[in-house]
Amino acid sequence: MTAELKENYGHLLEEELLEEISSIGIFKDIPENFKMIEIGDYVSSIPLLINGAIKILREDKDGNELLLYYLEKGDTCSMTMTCCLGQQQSEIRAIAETDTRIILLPISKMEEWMGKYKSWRNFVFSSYQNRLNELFLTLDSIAFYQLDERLVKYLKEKTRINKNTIIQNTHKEIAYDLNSNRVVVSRLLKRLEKLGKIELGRNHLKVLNL
DNA sequence: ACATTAATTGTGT
DNA sequence: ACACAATTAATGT
Repeated sequence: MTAELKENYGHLLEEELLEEISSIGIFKDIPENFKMIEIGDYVSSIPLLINGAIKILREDKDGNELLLYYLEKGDTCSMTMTCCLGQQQSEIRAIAETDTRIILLPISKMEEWMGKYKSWRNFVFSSYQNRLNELFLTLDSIAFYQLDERLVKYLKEKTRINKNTIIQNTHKEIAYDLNSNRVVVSRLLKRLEKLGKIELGRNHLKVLNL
């Protein structure tokens, strides 16, 4: 039994299940910015996050991206679970936000465990619950907030996820995540800088006090 | 070290 | 939204 498994899932899943996971699961290290799932892909295994973060994006018909939410350690991808069960194509794209370590589990086990382990059922359901809640937050953000507020939320979330106040992104990349365009983002960032909330640089920006 | 090129960022219309 | 200028980073010589 690996310590990293126990540390992240020990309080959620029972001992016996953890043993099974560690003997069956495949550990994988994913480099930053690696595209893990593309829209339309068929997914055949379920990832459990050990550490790092993954961003989940949706794309519209014109190819515009929109950031849905991040997965963090202790999370799993509920999209993957439905995809696997129904043999559906993925509706989302998943890209490693930071260097990330995961365990891959085969779908067959997923189903077996649903019957066998209560803690697994709970885990799956609460995972759905969590994703859904995150989605609602994002939905609210789009529906009820202006882009300037969304941008602030985005910057906050990003610094939290990366544990770093320096954001290594161009304005263009930020604009993609928010499904906006670069010029607007540049102007808003400039405004935040004048308010002393952030510091701008080329290819990066530093969050001071949001 | 310097020049060229490419990408990013700022701003006016 | 578009166009363009200014700035900076990357690359080659």
